[in-house]
Amino acid sequence: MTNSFDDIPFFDDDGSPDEPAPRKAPAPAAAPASGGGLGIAARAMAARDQNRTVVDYLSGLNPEQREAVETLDGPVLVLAGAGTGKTRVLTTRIAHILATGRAYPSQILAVTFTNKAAREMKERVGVLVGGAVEGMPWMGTFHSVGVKLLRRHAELAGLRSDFTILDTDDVVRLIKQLIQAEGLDDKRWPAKQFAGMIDGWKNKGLTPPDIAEGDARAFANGRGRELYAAYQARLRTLNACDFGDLLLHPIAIFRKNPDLLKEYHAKFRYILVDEYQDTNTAQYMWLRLLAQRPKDIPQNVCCVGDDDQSIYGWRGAEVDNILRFEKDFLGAKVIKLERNYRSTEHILGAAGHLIAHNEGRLGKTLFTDRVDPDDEKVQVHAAWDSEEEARAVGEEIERLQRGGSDGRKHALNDMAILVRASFQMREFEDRFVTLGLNYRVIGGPRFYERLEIRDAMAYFRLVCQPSDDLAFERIVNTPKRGLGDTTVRYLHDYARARDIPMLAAASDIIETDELKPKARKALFDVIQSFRNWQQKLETTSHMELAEQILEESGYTDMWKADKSAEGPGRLDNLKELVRSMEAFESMRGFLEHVSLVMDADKNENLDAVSIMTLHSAKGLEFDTVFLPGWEEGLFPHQRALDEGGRSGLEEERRLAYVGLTRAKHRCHIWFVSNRRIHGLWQSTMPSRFLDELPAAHVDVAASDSNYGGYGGRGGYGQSRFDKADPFSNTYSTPGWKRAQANKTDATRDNWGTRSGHAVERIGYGESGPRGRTIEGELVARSTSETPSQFSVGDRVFHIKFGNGNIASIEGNKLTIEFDRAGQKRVLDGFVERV
DNA sequence: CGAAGGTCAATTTTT
DNA sequence: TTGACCTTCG
Repeated sequence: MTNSFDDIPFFDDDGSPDEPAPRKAPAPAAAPASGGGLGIAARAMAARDQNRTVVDYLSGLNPEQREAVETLDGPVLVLAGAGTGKTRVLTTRIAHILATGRAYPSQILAVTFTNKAAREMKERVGVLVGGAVEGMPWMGTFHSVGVKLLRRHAELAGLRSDFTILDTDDVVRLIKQLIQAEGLDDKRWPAKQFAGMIDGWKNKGLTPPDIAEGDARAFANGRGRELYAAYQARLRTLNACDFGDLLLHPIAIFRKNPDLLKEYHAKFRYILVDEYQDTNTAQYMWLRLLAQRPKDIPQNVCCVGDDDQSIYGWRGAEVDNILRFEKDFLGAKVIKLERNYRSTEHILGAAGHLIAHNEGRLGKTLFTDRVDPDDEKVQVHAAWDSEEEARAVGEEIERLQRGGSDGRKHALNDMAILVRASFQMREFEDRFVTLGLNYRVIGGPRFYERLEIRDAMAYFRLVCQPSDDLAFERIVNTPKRGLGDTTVRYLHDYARARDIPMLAAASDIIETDELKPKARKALFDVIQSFRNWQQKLETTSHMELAEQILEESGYTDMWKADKSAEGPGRLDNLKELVRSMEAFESMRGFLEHVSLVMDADKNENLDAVSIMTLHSAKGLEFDTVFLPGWEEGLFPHQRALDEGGRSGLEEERRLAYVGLTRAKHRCHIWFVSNRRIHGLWQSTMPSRFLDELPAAHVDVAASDSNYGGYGGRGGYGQSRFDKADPFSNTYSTPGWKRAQANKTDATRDNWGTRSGHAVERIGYGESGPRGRTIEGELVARSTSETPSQFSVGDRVFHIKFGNGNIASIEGNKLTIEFDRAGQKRVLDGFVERV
């Protein structure tokens, strides 16, 4: 550990933006490149002190990385391919800035997208510079930095600095109210959809007057713009912000207050941006305001990213931002990191060849020095259907676990299954449950999004922030207090009419006889409780108070009385919530944290296979990666193709690239010939991406099953992965029999553990993966075709289910009573008369 | 208020 | 086919 960083001056940054004047000259000869007009003795001493450090943190960097770290003056774009040491460059660069005394910790603005990335950066900088990282208040996500700016200058945006941050759920409920208030049908105009539109506009940096006429008219009978404006007005009265505002308000503030912006120009001596290819327009505008400076202030901005890993276009990310960097920041130095430290030559070769099919790239080719004849090529496997796919993947995992071809036993933690869409996960989960194989799903319900956590948080919010009407409405009748819709609506209208918060309105109303005695009493009790808690805010510790609130409100009792299976888990979660407050000084501090940071921790002690989407795999790496579902329509996804056209396809291809480059040593790709889509079995074609892989680095694995192969549908889209074996009988194979046998006991267990077999869920969404599938072109096509050539009672053969009789016909969909498989619904194209 | 039944839609997800 | 969400009835 180095000591040299202990001397870095530390300035508390919570005051005004005024900083001690930055040091005019860089500190003595720290970086080999930068001299300085200092005395020889001073230089020598500094060099002596610094050398140790320099060696410590610069050694081990390759020349490009080192250049990216040491080029401190002027704009720098680091194009960092997958596994090229991007984070290392970023963190070392920060360390270097500090070590050379170019800036105080508080003068470095370092932004990331996710909290996870921010946390990781903090940790790693911490390792390099020790405690100095504590003085880096401007290291965080775009949003957390946005909050910080906005809390300081809230009044310039018409807010108080104690504004609340609403999450998606709150936003939707609020919009729903607005839609109803406008007298619109909230079914015809779903609040969720409008929330999505607003989000999209905000991603583009558009305020109500800015949105295109067409967009403005597309919702709410042409009143989209008014609705958006009404929403913003409502946020202001609520003293609240949504996520988009955390960027848009600062942008507006900077534009309106050039002097203030100038202070920040002077303040942030160095700006660093991670994952630049993921920035959306609003973030881009925000960044440009801060980073593009008048000539007299240096533009020390460093963006790190990889255009080949831009997979969030659908969410507003503009790859263009990274492609345009050199134009935005004239004189920018572009440094490419192409030396890969993660993967084998085969994996890199496969990934590189694939991604080369994209146009409009900045163009990087990853390479590695490691050449090991034992490294296996990327394996492509065919399976008959998704069940078979899951079975085979499970077998391969068990094989590796027992000891792979190299005889080494592999940990489940080193393996991951990366799917295109979350519905694919289910098949693997089912299979692993029957095998008793531990797995963890990344992307399950997030802690903070759970019902009970949101309820509890609403109580805390309302205590801290009595004008939080959304919180009020959420919990006023939770647990049930006999304050139903009628009462709440009345309170709402009363509050709106007088422009006061609902809690205050409630206080007024209980003084009157407007409510029925029962409701009045109930409301009175609620208000008394809140008054009580608010007083205790100053006197009681926040954890103690939190417990009291949950007890006295009857909220914990509500779950104790709940006899469903979920009750105990929810109580545990509530305990966990209170426990997690320990790390914070106050309830307010805690609320701030939760509104922005929402991760669940994964249990590192558990050895388990990870199952996640390709999107959530970005930034991770695994020894062995399984990539199932490489079929046309699923991957590339039909919808991406329909909606995104050429660029949609390219984004899908980047997703494939991300998937491949997650693998360190082994990568297994799968495709199936039949997949169940909306309950119907459909024949599928191998993904075009398979054809884009280079033969030199890929093995088409002799399928471990006899019946892997593509039952093609005519001459269209022939691929070298097509196999002329579409009609092999599957019923006699052991795999089929086992799959059938397993069907009965492979029940699904969303939450967890069954018979000594651990399952973990980490991530988003209240209810796990939804059963989504592709709206296949094939379905659409055959639907509009001529009526079925079959009639009820016909004896038919189906490739998967065997013989059966047609029970009923709906267009091209047949319901067939199969002899062995029972009743199934299938498309008529897949059966033939016998 | 809670259970039951009908309807609609069905990539990817962070803050 | 599954599931989420909403309306309706007891």
